[in-house]
Amino acid sequence: MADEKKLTPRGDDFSAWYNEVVQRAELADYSPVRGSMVIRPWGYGIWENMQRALDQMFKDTGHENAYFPLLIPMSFIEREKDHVEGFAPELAVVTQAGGKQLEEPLVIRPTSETIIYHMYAKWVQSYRDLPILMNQWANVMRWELRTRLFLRTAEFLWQEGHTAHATPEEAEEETLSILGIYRTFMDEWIGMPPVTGLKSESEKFAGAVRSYACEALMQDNKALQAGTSHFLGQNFSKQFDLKFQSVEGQEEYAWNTSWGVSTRLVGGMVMTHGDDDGLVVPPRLAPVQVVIVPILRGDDTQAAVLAKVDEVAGRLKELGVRVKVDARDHLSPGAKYYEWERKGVPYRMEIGPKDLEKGSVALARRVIPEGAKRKEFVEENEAVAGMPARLEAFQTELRDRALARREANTVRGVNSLGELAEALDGGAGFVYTGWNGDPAVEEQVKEATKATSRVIPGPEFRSDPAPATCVSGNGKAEVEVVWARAY
RNA sequence: CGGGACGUGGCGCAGCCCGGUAGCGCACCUGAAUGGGGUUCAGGGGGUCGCCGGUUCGAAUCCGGCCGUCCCGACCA
Repeated sequence: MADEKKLTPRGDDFSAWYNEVVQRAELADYSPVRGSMVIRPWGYGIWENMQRALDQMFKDTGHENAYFPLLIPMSFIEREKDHVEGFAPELAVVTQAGGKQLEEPLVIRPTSETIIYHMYAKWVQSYRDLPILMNQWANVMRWELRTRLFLRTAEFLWQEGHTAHATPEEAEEETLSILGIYRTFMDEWIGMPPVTGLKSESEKFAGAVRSYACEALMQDNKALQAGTSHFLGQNFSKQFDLKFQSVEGQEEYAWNTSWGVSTRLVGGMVMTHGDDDGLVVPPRLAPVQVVIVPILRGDDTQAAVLAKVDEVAGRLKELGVRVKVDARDHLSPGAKYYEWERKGVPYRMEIGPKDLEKGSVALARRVIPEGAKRKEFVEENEAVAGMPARLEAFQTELRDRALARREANTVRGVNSLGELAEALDGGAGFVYTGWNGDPAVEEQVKEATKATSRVIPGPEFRSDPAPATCVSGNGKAEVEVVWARAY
């Protein structure tokens, strides 16, 4: 890496900091195609760990994986009115194949509701065929005008769940259950505790009846929509003829949900935990949780040190710890320390000749606790046996730190547009106010502050007492709403 | 898609105003010594200067067009 020893300090220019961290941690790189990125092994490893955890959570709640095709007939997209209006501007379209003009253009999926509900319609006849609880891991493409690595790229990886139910109550329950899974996942795995709730009409998914979302607060106090779960009602089932015969023998349209999280979560992780030294990867997501750096002298201690390092690595692996030994000979130990710190590896262990004599190892955590030394020397067996607990403790600490930051940057009890603007200009993240429900107020707020409504908070997040008046000063509050400047 | 800036070995930049055939730092390769926070010395490889066209004896440099990147808006997981 060039001559820069320090990253652009966060705060001066968070965007520049973000780009630098993502590239210097070797998470991703730009591809030759405008707006799309190459996810490098380190970034993909993090995504894989996210996938694995989420996939298990979906399976534990009765979902199954399936795969639907990349190309969708244009006419499918056009069938649901709001859906086509929402996605038309960002569709990539295939008009030619096999050297011929296609009779009907095919779109590269921006999301798969249409093709999936088309297929569900063929599979469902009776209420006995319901519910269908499916998920797919796939890539989708939205021709975004302004892109950023992980946060908004033309092509991105995600999971999209699509379910069909016999009753609206059951579909609604599914929607909320998934929202809960997302929240738990973001909290416990990414250490990125979100605020969850309902999206306003203007912010909801194109084609949904109701959208729920997880909104996380980044270190620059901008909100990131990190996951969404939609109650689609019968909007799609009616357009795709997804019908079933009820217990009573009636023909009825099914009730659908769809929900997704994407590689954007990797970007969220970066912006939640990264610091001036680079990336910080929470232990549960880290492809490498402990890197061992042997201290190699040009003398006869080398073989013994390397043997010890391998032995310790083997014992850590037996405990389920993901370990990497960095025995590269052409780099000094210091150079390796900086490299692994940049990539966010949670723990580093150094083993050298002195440790062999003393039966100890040196341990350094990626984020050094307040007032602690940069390295601690720990008895070897304790260091090995205690590693899983150390990793869990670090995981929890990162999460607690993020939660504390979110709360410290949340402002409640705001009663006017002036106060809202003041709070946001003063560096606030989430601002809670009352709202009369009128979309015109969202316009007003955006005009005045650049902030948008993020969610109408769920019960866990509401203020007590609830706000009485709308932030516009115009009428009483129908609901409470969370405002923020957003990605 | 509108406004602004920029495009020169892998990365960061100088050279451009005033045209003469490309340079610096880091990274990379070889060797030796070094090795507990970015090691040192010596030697070495790598660039049709974003692309296309124009002006000129001659273009990284001047002119036109296109493409791309970044920042600010509008749009979005």
